[in-house]
Parts: sequence; structure tokens; C-alpha cells
Amino acid sequence: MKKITIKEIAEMAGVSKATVSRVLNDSKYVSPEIYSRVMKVIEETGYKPSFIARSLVNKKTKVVGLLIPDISNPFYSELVKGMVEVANKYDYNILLCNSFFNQKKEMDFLKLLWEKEVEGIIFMTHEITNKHRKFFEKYTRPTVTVNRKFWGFDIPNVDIDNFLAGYDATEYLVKQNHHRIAIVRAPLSDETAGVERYEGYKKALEDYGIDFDEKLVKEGNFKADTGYKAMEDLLELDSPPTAVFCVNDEMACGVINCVVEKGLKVPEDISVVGFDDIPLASMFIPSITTIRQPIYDMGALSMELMYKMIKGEKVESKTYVLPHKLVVRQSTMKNE
Amino acid sequence: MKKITIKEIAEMAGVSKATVSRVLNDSKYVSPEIYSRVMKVIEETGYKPSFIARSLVNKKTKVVGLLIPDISNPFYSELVKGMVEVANKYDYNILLCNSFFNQKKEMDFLKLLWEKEVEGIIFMTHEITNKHRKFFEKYTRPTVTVNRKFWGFDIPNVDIDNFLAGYDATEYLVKQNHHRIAIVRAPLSDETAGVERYEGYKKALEDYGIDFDEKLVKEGNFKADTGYKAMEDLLELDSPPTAVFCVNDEMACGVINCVVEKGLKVPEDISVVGFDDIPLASMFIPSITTIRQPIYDMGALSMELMYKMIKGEKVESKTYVLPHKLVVRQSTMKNE
DNA sequence: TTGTAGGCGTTATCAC
DNA sequence: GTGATAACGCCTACAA
Repeated sequence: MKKITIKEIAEMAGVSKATVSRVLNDSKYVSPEIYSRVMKVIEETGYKPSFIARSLVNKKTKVVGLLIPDISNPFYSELVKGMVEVANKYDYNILLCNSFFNQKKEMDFLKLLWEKEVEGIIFMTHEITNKHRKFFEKYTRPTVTVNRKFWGFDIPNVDIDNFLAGYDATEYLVKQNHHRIAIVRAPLSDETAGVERYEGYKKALEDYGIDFDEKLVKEGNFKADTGYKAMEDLLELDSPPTAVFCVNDEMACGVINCVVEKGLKVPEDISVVGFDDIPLASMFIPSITTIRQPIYDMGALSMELMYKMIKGEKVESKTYVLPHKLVVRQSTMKNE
Repeated sequence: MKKITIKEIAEMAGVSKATVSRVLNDSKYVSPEIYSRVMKVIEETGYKPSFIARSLVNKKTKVVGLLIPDISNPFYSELVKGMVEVANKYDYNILLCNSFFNQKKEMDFLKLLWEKEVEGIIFMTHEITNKHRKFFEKYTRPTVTVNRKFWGFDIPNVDIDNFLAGYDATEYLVKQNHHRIAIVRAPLSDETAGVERYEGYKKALEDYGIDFDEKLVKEGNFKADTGYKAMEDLLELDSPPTAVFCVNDEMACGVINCVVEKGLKVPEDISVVGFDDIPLASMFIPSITTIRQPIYDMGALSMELMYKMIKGEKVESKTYVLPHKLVVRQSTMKNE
């Protein structure tokens, strides 16, 4: 079953291809009679113009490329949801690339997105490397990052104030009378969850005159089991913490699981604060006190920025900071 | 910065476009000297052939369309992960369409995917309607469904045996000595989670001589709060259930939350079984006994089938049944 | 208002 | 082996 083309429609309607094209594109210069005659044929045949051919002419694929590390991670999937909703609003589609945290794949995908001539790229990576820099020196189409500032490049970024968020979480625990507060952070290669939130944590301790203790700093990779492992270590300390701040909710789950399995209680024995406020956080027992990131909104905003850039509007290449919020639930309480 | 084309490369290398094209496509009919001369120019200029133009001539977009209800739902996002991994293996990309459970959007997306000339469509919908049927009567490119048999059409489907899974979950509870077993199922418009698993539940009761009690049947929409609500109702019964089977894990969470908030315990007072085995199920406290669906594998298989069909290989248009498995955890125990 | 013709960047089919 | 040249399906001056 050969695909119907504009030529056939033209012949069937007894007009030229140009006229059919005009009808298709709602040009004003077509008489009502011809318009309806052509429309009739189009509907009868179920003709659908080829996006490919169109793209070739007008350079608009109506597709934006999305590069993320892991679609099955609830943080990213919520982000993507915000993006697709906005993209749809503007009749854009998303070409999904999942890097699985693999740098080589990331670079391959970037090249691919370029070749496929997406109109722009929204990308998220664990760490920005020189390869990325090299790529984006040549790639001049609209680009937006989320959660990762691309220093030295003309690329807008959508994020929260991670330093302040880390500060807020810690300050809250301090005010709950906790003095030994541990942190489970990401690797330092992660600028936001490894460095900035961590710095906020340290600054809060400092501001409230609490000595920083390196033994209370653990590193995880965002997965629950690394939170669990971190907590195991912390509990073996001579003087274990009374509160733990985790830079994401899944690790907080792991921490709580560990505490409970050791026969202790959350929050009675140990308070736990998470980060992100993924759906899990409120469903968990105990529900988890956490820093809410407006994840959906971040996704939506990044796509709005992308669209503006595609339209040719100027957007500042700064970090667009969205508000975070401490959500107090059952996993924390005042320290006696 | 104008994009470089094959024509420029040809001129710079002092050959014809045809030759450049041959180099690009690894045709054997090019002399080594010319080959390297052309390659040099390509590398120096960073030239990337246009996928669009290519697609126009050879009809291969190397893209498959994916239509799902909600990317932020952990079940779907895991499924998608399986798909992208396989798609990547074959150098295919995924155009992501999120219908938000909206039928009109679904149909719009299907049309769009057709226009964008994706090489195939994998689609998931809550309910297959006549509009879908009408569409797929005309759409002849490869199509695969997941979790939804498209009766009467030549379309393969990937799924588990939902009837048996419902049976297994119920039978397990019966063997744990439970006699009043409630079910929180999906709406009956949902053939798998609303009907088949429910039928399995009923059959198990029947086989073990337990009277079916309509009061113990509740309906939810897969969200935790509907599970919570269902449990509230169940607890108000004169003779409440001692066990609850939920057709997904999130509703099971809601059920457990309700039980706990009413001052009862899981599993001591009430056993709860979920379905899917999303990551949450094992992290939850208590960890949730559930029916594991091989979600990732289902995604992977559906894309493998898609690829075969694209290649022109014949694939049976049957339901490809993957194995499910009861995973016993802490949310269930023997009834005294 | 409508038609003609050229072009978008490739690949494929011929000759040479 | 290599080079013209005609598609691929559509849009858009330019003419009429």
C-alpha cells in the first residue's frame, strides 16, 4: 500500500500541487470552492502530509532531543512529564535518549541528536566534562540544562538553590535540637547533590556553632542500598548521629530501613530528612520529611525556555532558580 | 552558520556528491585514496549527513513512536527503560508521547506519529476503543501493544498471564489461612487489571470453597489514595477482611497506610499483597509481598518484536506471555 | 487566485 | 571506480 502524496491529491482534486500545499498550510489565497474541494479529497483519502519532506524544506522537525541518565528514576521521569506536557502544548515532540549514566553513550546520543536535526537539546548529565564542552562549542542550536550549570557557555540552566536547600534542611535539624547531624551526599563530581547541598550543610553547622565532623559524612549514589550501607557505618560510630540528612529520598529510605532493622526507631531514635519529595516520600511509613523540589515545574520551565529559544526569542543564559520548600513529615522530631 | 552539505564536501574533496555518498555508506566501490581524501574533509569540517534528507529517499526514519499514558508512573518508566535499551542496540530512537490517559490526545498522537513517519508504534492505552480500531485498520506499519490484547487485529501483544497472577496471589493468601480476602481492583474497563486479575481472584476463591463476597470488592485507579480510601471502607464492614489483594503496589501502599493510621498492624492484623513489584515494594516498611511482573523484560521484548517487524520478519500476532512470580515479603503472614 | 518550476540534502540508477 | 542526474514529497518564489 503505497503512501499517498500531495501529487495524487492534486490530480484527484484537479488542481496543482501548490494549491494543495496552500490548503494544507491555511494560506489565505485560496478560493472557498477550491479549498473545500481539496479538503474533501484529503479527508476521503486520509492523506497525511509527510513531515520528513516538510522538514527538509523548512528546517523544522518539531522535535526536541532529550538526554537524561535514567528514565526509570522517579526524579527524571517526573521531570520528563513536565517537559512533554509543555512540548505538546507547542506541538513539539520529544526524542528520548537514555544514557544510563554512560559517558560514551551520552556523546553518541548528542551526535545523533545533531544529525537527526532536532531543533534543540535539553540535557542532563551527572558531570559536565571537556567532551561536552567540545561538543557544545560547535553545536549552536538551542540548548538547556537542568540541574547542572554549564559555566562559560551561553546555555540557560534550570535548578533550585541547592546550597540554600542543604542549609535549610540542616538548619531545621539543628533547630530541632540535633547536634550530631550526619549527611549522606552524592560524589563530589556531582556539583549540586555532591557539592552545593553539602556546602549548605556545612555552612549551617558553622552558623550554629556546631563542629563539623568528617565521620558524619557519607557518600552514596542515589540508590536506597547506598543509604542503607551509609547508615550501617554511622551506627557503628562511638557517637552515632541523632539525625541524618540525605540528598535524595531513595537514600533516605535506605537509611530508615537500616535504622528500623537494627531495632531502632525513626524518628524517636534518629531523625531522617530526604530531598526531592518524590511520591514515595509521602507514602512511606514513616512519611519522610524532605526538601521538595518543584520537579514537574522544572521540567516545564526548561521546555518553555527551549521553546522561546527555538522561536528566536532571547533568553538569558543564567540559572533559573525555582523555589524549594522544606516539607515536615513524620521522619523527624525534636531531639531530647 | 550555515549547515555544511554533501555538496560542499564533494567540492572540497574534488569529487562528486555520489562518491561522498558512497564513502558515507561504506560502499565497496571506492578507491582507498579517494576514500581517505573524502574522510579527511569530513572530519575536518565536522560534517554530519542529514537524517532528514536520508529519510526522504530511503523511507527509514530510525524512529519508533511510543504512546504511553503516564511516564511518571514507575511501571511505565521501567517499561520504557527496557524499550530504549533495546532500541539503542539497533540504532533506533524513541519518540515519546504521553497521553495523560486522555483519549483525544491518544488519537492525536497516533495521527502525529503516522505523519512523522515513525517506522512503528508501540502503544499502551487504558482501554481499546473503536477509534483505535478505526485507526489501526488504516495504519499498516508495525505495531506492538503491551498489556492490552488487540482482538481481531494482526498486532502482537506482550503481557503476563494476568488471570493466573490474580489466582496465584489469592491462592497464596488462602493457603495462609485467610478466608476473608478483599480485592482492590481497577475499573472493569481495564481488561487486565480490572477484569483478568479479578477473575483469577474469584476462581481461586471458588476452587478453595470460599464464598465470594461482593462487599470485599473495591475499585481504585492505581493511585495510593484510592487504595487508602478503599481500605477505609473495608474497615467499616461488620466483618472486615484479614487480607487484601491490590492489583498494583501503589494502591497496596495506600492500603497499608490506612491500616497503620487506624492503629492496626500489617501483617499482624491484616495481610496485604500488591502487584508489579516496583522498586517501592521492596523499600517499603513493611516490605510488600507482591506479584512481580518482569517489567523491564516486557519493555525489551516489545521492542525486539518491533525491530523484527521492521526488518520484515514475520512475528506471530499473539500474546507473548512472560512469567510472573509471587514475591513473599513482610506484608503478609499466616492468619491465626 | 492559481500554476510552474526550482530547491531542500540525500541516495540510487544509469552511463562512462 | 566515478560522475551526472533523477527521484524522494513538499514548499515557495515567481509568473500568469
